[in-house]
Amino acid sequence: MPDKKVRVRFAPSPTGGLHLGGVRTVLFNYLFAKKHHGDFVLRIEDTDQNRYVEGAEQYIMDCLKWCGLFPDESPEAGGPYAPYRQSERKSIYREYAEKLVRQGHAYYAFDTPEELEQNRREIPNFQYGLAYRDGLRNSLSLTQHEVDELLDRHTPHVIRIKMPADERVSFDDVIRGHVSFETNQVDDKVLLKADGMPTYHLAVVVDDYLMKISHAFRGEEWLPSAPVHLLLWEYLGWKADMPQWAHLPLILKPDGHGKLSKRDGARLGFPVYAMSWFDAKTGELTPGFRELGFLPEAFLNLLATLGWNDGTDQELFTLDELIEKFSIDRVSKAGAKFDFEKAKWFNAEWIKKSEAGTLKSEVRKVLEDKGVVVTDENYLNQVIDLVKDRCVLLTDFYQQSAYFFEQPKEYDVNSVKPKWTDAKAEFFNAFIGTINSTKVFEPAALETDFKALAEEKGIKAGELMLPFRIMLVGAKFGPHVFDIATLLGKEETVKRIEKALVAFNN
RNA sequence: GGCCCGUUCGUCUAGGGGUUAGGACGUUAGAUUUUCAUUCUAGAAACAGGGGUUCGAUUCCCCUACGGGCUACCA
Repeated sequence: MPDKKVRVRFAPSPTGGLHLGGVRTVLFNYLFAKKHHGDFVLRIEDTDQNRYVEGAEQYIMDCLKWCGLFPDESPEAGGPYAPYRQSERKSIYREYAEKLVRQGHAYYAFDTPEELEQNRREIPNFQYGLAYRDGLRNSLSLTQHEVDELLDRHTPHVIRIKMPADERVSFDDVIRGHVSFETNQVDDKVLLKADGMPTYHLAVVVDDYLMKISHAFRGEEWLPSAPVHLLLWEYLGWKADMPQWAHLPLILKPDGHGKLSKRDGARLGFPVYAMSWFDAKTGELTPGFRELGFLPEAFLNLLATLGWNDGTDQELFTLDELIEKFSIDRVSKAGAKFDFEKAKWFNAEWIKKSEAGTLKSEVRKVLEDKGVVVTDENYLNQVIDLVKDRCVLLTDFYQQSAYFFEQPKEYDVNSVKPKWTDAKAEFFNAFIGTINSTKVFEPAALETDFKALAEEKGIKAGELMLPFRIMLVGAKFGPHVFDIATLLGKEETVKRIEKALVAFNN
């Protein structure tokens, strides 16, 4: 069997925010493509005009950019199989649907949505298929003359696949192995809608064929309709070119049950979308991982390990490592509950291992969004190095480093005042003198001077550390005090001591 | 209801006919840090149940239970 060039696609509908599971599907497609030196295409499945949302397509592409997952072919980038928007390919699909009708593998159906709804209501387990199609209004039950007349009058109609009787459709899924279905149990899915647009079922087969897709990875929710797709590949005469299928396990709610949804994020307090999504219709803004302070590397890393591992204990992977180590058949079969705690751990790890330089622009944005002005790049780098080990989210950099850029607005006086004495005030007055007269202003020397002076004044150094910290930071957190003081500089340190002294002595 | 898929610590998972069933998150305890976080050490914590097959099943097979998905002119 000749090795086909690897070509995979991510085919989202532009209907709203891009879900975690969607990004994981992109990622697995992307990793597989890059690993096998293949192509990764982005195809927009905008065949449902009712659900189409303005701006959603651009948003999806922005999400991919943020993640660093660039498609080789897309509506934006173009490519040899353009157009990559199904709405722009509308004219292509009808031909194939009609061909199926001529071959007897599909038929026209004239039933109105209301009629079908009524059937579903009144007949238990109703499905448009073997058991009921003869009693419905379609080109199988009507005479040729009746059908022609209906068609001539432009009666709204759809084209449905005619599922064969008593057959078994089976295939080998890369992730779950052998899967099989009884055709009698599958209904006659609509292929072409009354508005002339294809449904997903037709479009995915036609486009995957035309775009020479070699491997089709999608969520497990598609498994039940796989027999329809398989039959279509066969009926259209393309079976030899059919991609290999892999149905990915779903990402589940952390508590309770079911697929993870946007609502769960709001309810449980974590993001579900890659980036914030603003719904113009409802005016609702749904926060995303990016806005919450996740690094794209961490986001990808946590998604990759949700349902996949390389067989070792390694959990932290760069994108390049993932490309190198990824293997679709090591993806697990079972759905995975999303754990936000672990997600945060991944982000903390990535912040810790990232260089200040690569964090800089994001941190600057976080600070500036809060009104903190950053002027000195080098200073910012040093601040980041000093505090990044205590940040879980990028947004934590505000709380952890704002005091390096502006004096504390208030002090945690409750931690100081009860034990504050005139002697301590005197110590700090004297310490200002020490600082001013010191030549080398660096942590170790400063600490030595601090302790020497404390001893001289007969105060335990430990009693003075906390007040000193609160003078500089305003609260009980942060790196070593002497590191903070050193980075703040002589002048600023003195200023802060003086200012705090006023507050403490009051 | 029908069809399909799944089931190892609370969660993500490794493993695989004979193992002290391993790791990670979280959690508990301790050490370090004269703050907080980091870091380090230790601990608790799992093979859904029942039948087979086998000298031996958590691992293979069947059934049950449970969970999930689908059941639209949505994707």
